[in-house]
Amino acid sequence: MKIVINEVLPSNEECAGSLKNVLDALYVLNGKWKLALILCLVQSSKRFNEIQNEVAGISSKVLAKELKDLELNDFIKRNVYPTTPVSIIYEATEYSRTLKSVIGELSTWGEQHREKIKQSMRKQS
Amino acid sequence: MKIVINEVLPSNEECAGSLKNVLDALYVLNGKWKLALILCLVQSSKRFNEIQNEVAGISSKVLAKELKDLELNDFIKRNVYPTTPVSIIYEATEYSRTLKSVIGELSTWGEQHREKIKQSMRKQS
DNA sequence: GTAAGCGCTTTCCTTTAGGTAAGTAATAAC
DNA sequence: GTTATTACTTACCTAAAGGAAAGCGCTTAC
Repeated sequence: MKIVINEVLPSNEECAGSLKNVLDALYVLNGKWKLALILCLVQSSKRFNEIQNEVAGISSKVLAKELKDLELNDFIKRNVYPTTPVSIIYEATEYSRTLKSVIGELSTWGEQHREKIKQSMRKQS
Repeated sequence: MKIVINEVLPSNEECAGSLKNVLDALYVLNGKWKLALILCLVQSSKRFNEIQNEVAGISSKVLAKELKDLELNDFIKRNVYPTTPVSIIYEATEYSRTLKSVIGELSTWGEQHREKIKQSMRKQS
């Protein structure tokens, strides 16, 4: 027996289109930290150590690498101020602000998801 | 010289809150494939091989692993139909549909981002 | 002189993700 | 009996992510 579900594949291009978009977006935003770092800097410009304190759990090595990556992709800017000693302040670019809706939706969803997990833990106990 | 930026740390809880939300969301949605697979199945229920054909580049091993993971987290349901031979059809759950806005925003952004990359490639050549 | 802070870098290591290729049990078609 | 299909699993491997801890060049504070 053979079940044919999509003989003519309705709206397949549209489907493949958004699939590709999502894959492309995830390609630059991959990893555990990128979106969190962008959010952190969109809220206010910060120094290296301030970022590390705020984003709990990230190591200096990984932070340095991710900041370089984000700068290369035009999400943040590294400003060096000629104070003594120099102060280095990272700020979010205009382009990173185009991610605001993405981050907003992700934050809303993350909160709801945490609630859901808590409830399912209660049921099990 | 010392630069004091946030003496009293304004709205820091709110900031840390959404940061945590984003981190929590990324924790379940990590990896290259999860959101793409959810999108694929939200559009219509499919069989294993159909998914593998649609999501270009995923291997059967990784697909099997990701599907198990998504089922455990209640994003998809594995339906076994007693045809001969059995047909196994994966469908998106109601819960996975709560990700619709996230995926929508990500798709929109991904498309814009691809355009931006194209343009910056043109400038360089 | 000693200690501490800043913004990292370096080294070493473990974990995870992910890919390739082959295999398998069950069934059906030829 | 041979081949094909479905839905995987298994074994093996590489590359990348990520963590811990130490160090470093510079400067200021004590």
